[in-house]
Amino acid sequence: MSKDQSSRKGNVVDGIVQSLSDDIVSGRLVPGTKLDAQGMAERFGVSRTPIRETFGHLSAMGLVTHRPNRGVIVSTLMPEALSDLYEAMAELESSLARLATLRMSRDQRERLQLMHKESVHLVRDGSTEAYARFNQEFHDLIFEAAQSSQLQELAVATRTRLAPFRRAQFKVSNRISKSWEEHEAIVRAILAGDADSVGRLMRLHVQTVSAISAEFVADRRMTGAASAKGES
Amino acid sequence: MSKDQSSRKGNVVDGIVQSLSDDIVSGRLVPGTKLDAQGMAERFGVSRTPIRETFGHLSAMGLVTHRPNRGVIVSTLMPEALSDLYEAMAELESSLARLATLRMSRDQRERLQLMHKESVHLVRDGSTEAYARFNQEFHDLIFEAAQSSQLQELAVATRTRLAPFRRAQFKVSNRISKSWEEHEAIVRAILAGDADSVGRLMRLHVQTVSAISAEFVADRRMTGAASAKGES
DNA sequence: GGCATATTAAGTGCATGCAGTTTTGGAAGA
DNA sequence: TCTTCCAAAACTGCATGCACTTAATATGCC
Repeated sequence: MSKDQSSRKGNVVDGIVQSLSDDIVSGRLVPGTKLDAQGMAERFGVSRTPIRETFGHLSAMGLVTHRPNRGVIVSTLMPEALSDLYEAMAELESSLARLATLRMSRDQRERLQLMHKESVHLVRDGSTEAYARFNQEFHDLIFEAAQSSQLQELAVATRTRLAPFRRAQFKVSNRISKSWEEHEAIVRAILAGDADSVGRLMRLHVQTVSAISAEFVADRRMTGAASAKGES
Repeated sequence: MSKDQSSRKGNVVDGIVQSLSDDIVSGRLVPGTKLDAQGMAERFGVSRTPIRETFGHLSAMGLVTHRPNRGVIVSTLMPEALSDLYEAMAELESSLARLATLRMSRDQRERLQLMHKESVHLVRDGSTEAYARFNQEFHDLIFEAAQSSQLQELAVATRTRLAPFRRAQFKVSNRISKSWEEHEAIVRAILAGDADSVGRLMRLHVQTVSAISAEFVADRRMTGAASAKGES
């Protein structure tokens, strides 16, 4: 799992936080997995103290759950908690999109338009990975344009927490072209300067993703109890 | 400053986090103050290790700022960062209020109405402390009614970060009665079930508070550099 | 043979020690 | 008197040790 990085006196903890959160977000560490301090200390070649600190950070991010005297596990989410998180995401993205409509620079407007236009190719190709990457860039551009760093931070943090549970959304048949159509509507409303519509459309867009993700997760049982193994 | 609590094997760290965040939120610890691990360890009768963990939590909450190899200080906010936080707060409260309008139970509706009606007395009395307490209850009721625990968590966290900088808002002349009028409009729209209007009104309400707070902070210079002392 | 209890092993949480960095205080020079 | 530089003190960040809690395994009892 990922490389450990020595030779950098600057920040031992931050590097480990980065490494472990990558493992969780990317799915290399499955929800429910137990993380033991001892083992991590050996893996990263440090003592248990900075590992404990790392766990604190991951816990603050919501990526791991701490059980007193019983260590930490990669967070698992009950279905309601998951839809709750998605609801927050929908509202945050909606707010950011509305603000972006009002504050977007000419340059950003053009980049958005271009980016969206070119994404047609990705839809044709059908590579879920490529489209997922584009999708994040698309949303990130809107985040930037909103010029609201705190809201953006909250949105990025929430997206990070959701990452382990939505990786597979584009594998659902037709999802990519549906997603593209939703983007199309959003881009049009942005160019028209209709901020309120943009907010509404973006909320719907995220809600759609939420519904799909919930379905998927319900199937795979990635949420409840400690089902870290039996994938069936 | 506040009492240290011994005799509770359960959670040493959580107690200290509570105690220190209270000190910061309530203003007993002024933004810019340096917190040294050694001193805190002695004050709470523990070693530096749990204090370090405490600092991690406070830092995650945004209440303190960590400077590598140089300890932590109670967070200070540049004016733009402050208005940025308020903008996030406005959007979060707006979303929660809109959802609350759609999901509020009959009982909650009645409680809100009653609570608001009785707050007239507080406006007459003019006690800023009493009104501030009521104000928080008013907003909390709306948070609860929204039934969106993640959004609520984000809103409460953001409010906590803002607390040190907005304590004095109701001391501005006329602010209490203005606040009451804004509440009045919000309550009416909620009872009318006009969710979109509620969202708009709540956003304006928070934006108003933001403007006042910004003014106040600009006067007192509670934000920039380390001006923890000279109150003038 | 199945269930409850005791014993052992593992792991967490806090204390303490040590090395490296920052800060402070003062002395030397201009 | 003010500036610059240096040395000592203070403090942070990580390693390590120890007590206590929890989990796992074995043993006795029904």
